[in-house]
Amino acid sequence: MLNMFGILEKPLITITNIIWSFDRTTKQLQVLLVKRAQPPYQNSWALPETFMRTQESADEAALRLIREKIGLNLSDFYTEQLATFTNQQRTSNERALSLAYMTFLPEMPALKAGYGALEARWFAFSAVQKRYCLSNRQLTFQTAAEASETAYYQALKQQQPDQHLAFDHEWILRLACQRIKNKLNYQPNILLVLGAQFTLKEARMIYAAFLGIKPSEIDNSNFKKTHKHLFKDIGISSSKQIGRPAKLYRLASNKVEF
Amino acid sequence: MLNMFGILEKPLITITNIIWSFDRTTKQLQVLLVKRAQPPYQNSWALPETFMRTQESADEAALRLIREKIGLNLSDFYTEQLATFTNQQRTSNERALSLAYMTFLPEMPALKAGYGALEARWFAFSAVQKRYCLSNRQLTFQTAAEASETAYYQALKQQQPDQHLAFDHEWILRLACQRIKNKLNYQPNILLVLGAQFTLKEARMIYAAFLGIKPSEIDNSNFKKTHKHLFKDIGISSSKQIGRPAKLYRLASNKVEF
DNA sequence: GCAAAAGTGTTGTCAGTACACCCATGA
DNA sequence: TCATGGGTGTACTGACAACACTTTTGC
Repeated sequence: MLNMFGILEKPLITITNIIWSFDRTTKQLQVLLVKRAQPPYQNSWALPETFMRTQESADEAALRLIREKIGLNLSDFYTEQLATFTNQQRTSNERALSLAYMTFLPEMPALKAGYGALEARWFAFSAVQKRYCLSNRQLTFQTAAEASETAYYQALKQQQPDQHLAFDHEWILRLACQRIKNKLNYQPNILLVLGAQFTLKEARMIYAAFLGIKPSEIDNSNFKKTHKHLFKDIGISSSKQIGRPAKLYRLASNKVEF
Repeated sequence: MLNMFGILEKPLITITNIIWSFDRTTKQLQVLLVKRAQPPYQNSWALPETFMRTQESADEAALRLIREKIGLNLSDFYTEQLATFTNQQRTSNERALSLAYMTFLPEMPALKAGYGALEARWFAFSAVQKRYCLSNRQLTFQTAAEASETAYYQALKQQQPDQHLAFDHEWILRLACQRIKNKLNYQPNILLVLGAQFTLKEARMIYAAFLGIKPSEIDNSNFKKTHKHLFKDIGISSSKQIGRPAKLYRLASNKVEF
């Protein structure tokens, strides 16, 4: 149909999902990365991706991706749209759009590399200077440093493939982190990685990671006062470690006012 | 390529652009709607759309749409991404994604219906109850009433085509209005429709439209104090009407902190 | 001079911060 | 009992809303 000048040749549609979880032993946020089995960017680490199918919406594809990549089959996860990336320079070969989503898992499951991946690993999330950092043993990746889209895609061409994530994934991650940080004080969906219940200390650890400060720099008293409208007290106290046991909270169903 | 089960059959990619402007005579915000010349939804009013071409990014396509639909050829407009709509039920026939953008024109140009449109008109924007309303003479459309996506798309099937905008455009508009409203107090890009310079009264008129109140309900003194960091005073005063001439302002280049 | 519209100033309230203090637990 | 960590309370500060007052224009 009207393909004379390639005008209506359809690009590939990729679903890119940034999957977050929380490691309760090391107390660190985690992001899922996979090592690509096929070109382009074969053997590079990347955000998990899949192609969209015609019978499903992008949200459904993002959920399917989780099932396929990490074999996890919980009833439903919280997934939200991040943005859509369409710059021509984002892929070096065939044109491909990326519809990017974020998923917050309530636990940190063991991973097995699914179709299209040689490996799948959790990478620990941390802030370094004004950027964010994903690391697993000797592997380390950072969110893009450039502030402007054109500058980033310009720099992307000269990049060393093995030092960086595939495609424009460092740019996508940058936007994801910004978005989460901006929403911390009114819709902290990132706390869903803490599962059904969490202590204020755990919440402060996540806030601190995005703010680039130490958890101890967030005053517990003030934090509770300024965020109590976002959390629901579920009375029960856990124990297990030294010190007074903390109360447990869950995210208040934060219906955003329309 | 791997088209066995229609799995990789590629959907159409539509760029939908919500184009805003401001009528300085009636002092009302305007949204551009077109009357569709071709099926589906032939003769229905709709947001202007185009198909994405492989040589361009979605942002470029959104700009091309403006040139083609309204023959306007300013150097560059401010365009921002709204969201991407992928629900299967959003189109009744062939599957199509919509990448939705918003453009804020610094003036309100005369319109001529471009390719694919029988007519193109500016519709005045106003708030009615908890919804928003677009009207031009006897024609009136409203943003979707449903709060949940599934509820909306369920209701969409039973809709009278001639009472409503085409496709899920009333849903898209709803999200657009919400987004603009939420950003009023930290990144009021909507004020770009006021052009290079504006008075505080004009700004208050736009705020009032989204807040569903009268401009007089916004205290000028307080408005100036709480928003002065967003505006830059450009000293000059205009006159032309009764009362003390107002100072002129422009949007401060609001770099968002990263 | 008067009305209209814009700008300035003043006060009270409320939310956020800094910080001191109290409580519950494990070793 | 002490150290550790969580919870509570108080005083200071700064932002915002309500509202009174002043300035500049057209008629």
